[in-house]
Amino acid sequence: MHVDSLKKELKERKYRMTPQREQVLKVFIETNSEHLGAEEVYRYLLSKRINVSKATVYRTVDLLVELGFLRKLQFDEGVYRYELVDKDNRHSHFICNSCGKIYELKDALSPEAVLKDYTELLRTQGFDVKELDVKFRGICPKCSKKGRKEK
Amino acid sequence: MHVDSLKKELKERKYRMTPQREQVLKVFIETNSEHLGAEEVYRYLLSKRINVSKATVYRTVDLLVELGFLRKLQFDEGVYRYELVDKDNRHSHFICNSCGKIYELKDALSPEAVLKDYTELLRTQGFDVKELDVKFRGICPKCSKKGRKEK
DNA sequence: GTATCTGCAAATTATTTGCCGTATT
DNA sequence: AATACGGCAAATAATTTGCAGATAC
Repeated sequence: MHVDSLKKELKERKYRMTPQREQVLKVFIETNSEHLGAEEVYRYLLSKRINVSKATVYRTVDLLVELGFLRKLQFDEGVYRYELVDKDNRHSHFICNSCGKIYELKDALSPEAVLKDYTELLRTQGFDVKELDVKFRGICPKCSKKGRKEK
Repeated sequence: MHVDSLKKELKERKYRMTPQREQVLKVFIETNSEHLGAEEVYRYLLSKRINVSKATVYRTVDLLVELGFLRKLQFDEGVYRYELVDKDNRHSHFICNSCGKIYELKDALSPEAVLKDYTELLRTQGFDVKELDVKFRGICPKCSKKGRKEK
C-alpha cells in the first residue's frame, strides 16, 4: 500500500524514511483524504498522541507533494489544503458560497473529459498542459433547501 | 466608464466616494487588469507618488470585490490577486510551472462554454453553480523552447 | 560515522484590526 | 454635524527558517 511506496520513493531519491513521514501520510489515508490543512494534520496527530512538531508537518506535506503523494489545493480561505493523489480518480470541486463546504465531484462525466478537446487545442499552441484544476462555486443543495424554509 | 459606475454603486450602498477608492480602481484599469496583489497595487501607487496606505489598499480591493468590480484570484503562491471583472469576457488561466507566468485564455472556444453541459448536470443535482474557475498548469511555450536549447 | 531529519523558537510574509484624527455627504 | 473613511502601528495567521541535538542508513 501507500506506506510501502513511500519507503521506495524516498529511497530512490535518497531521502530517509522516518516515523513522522509515515504518520503524516497515514493521516491522509485514515481520513479518506479529506482536504486537510497542515494545522489540521498536526491536530489530528496530537489527538492520537503521536508527537510530531508543526514544522515537521509543514516540511512533510511539502515533501509528499514533491514526491507525488499529495496534491496541494487552495480554496480561497488563506490556507493550503492537501489531498491524496489518486491517479485513476481525478475530480473537481464544488465550493458552497454559503456554508463553505467543499464537495468532490467524481461523476463519470468529468470536466476533465469534457475539456479534453480544449486541452488539445492549447497543446497545438505550445502549452504543455500537465494539470487541470476546475472549481465550481455556488450554493449547495443543503443550503438551497435551508434558504427556502428560513427566508 | 468604470469610475462613474463606482461612484454610482457606492452611493447606492451608502458607501462614500473617496480619492483612494478611485485611485485603486484606476490601477486595475491602467494596467489592463493584470493579476495584481494588494502589495503590487500599493507599490504602483507609490511609484506614481499617489499616497495611499497599505491598509487602505487591502480594505479597498475587498470592497471592490464586494461591489463586483474586481474578482479575487489565487494562484498557489500565498498571495491573493485581483483582476477587473469583465462580464462579457470571462477567461481561464494557464500557469507555467517553470517560470510562474500566468496567461489569460480568452479563446472563442472557452472552457466555460465547453463545460456548460456539465454545469447543467450539476444543477439537476441541486448545485446552483454561480461561478466557474478553470486553471491549467504545465509548461508554457517560452519555457518549452528554452528547455530544448539549454538541456 | 555522517548526512539527513526533527523540534524548538524566532523570523518572515500576507493580511487584518483598533484607534483616533480627517474627510465626505 | 454625523458618520464613514484613512493612516498608522500593532496584532494575527499561516508558513518558513536557523540551529543544535537526534536518528536513519
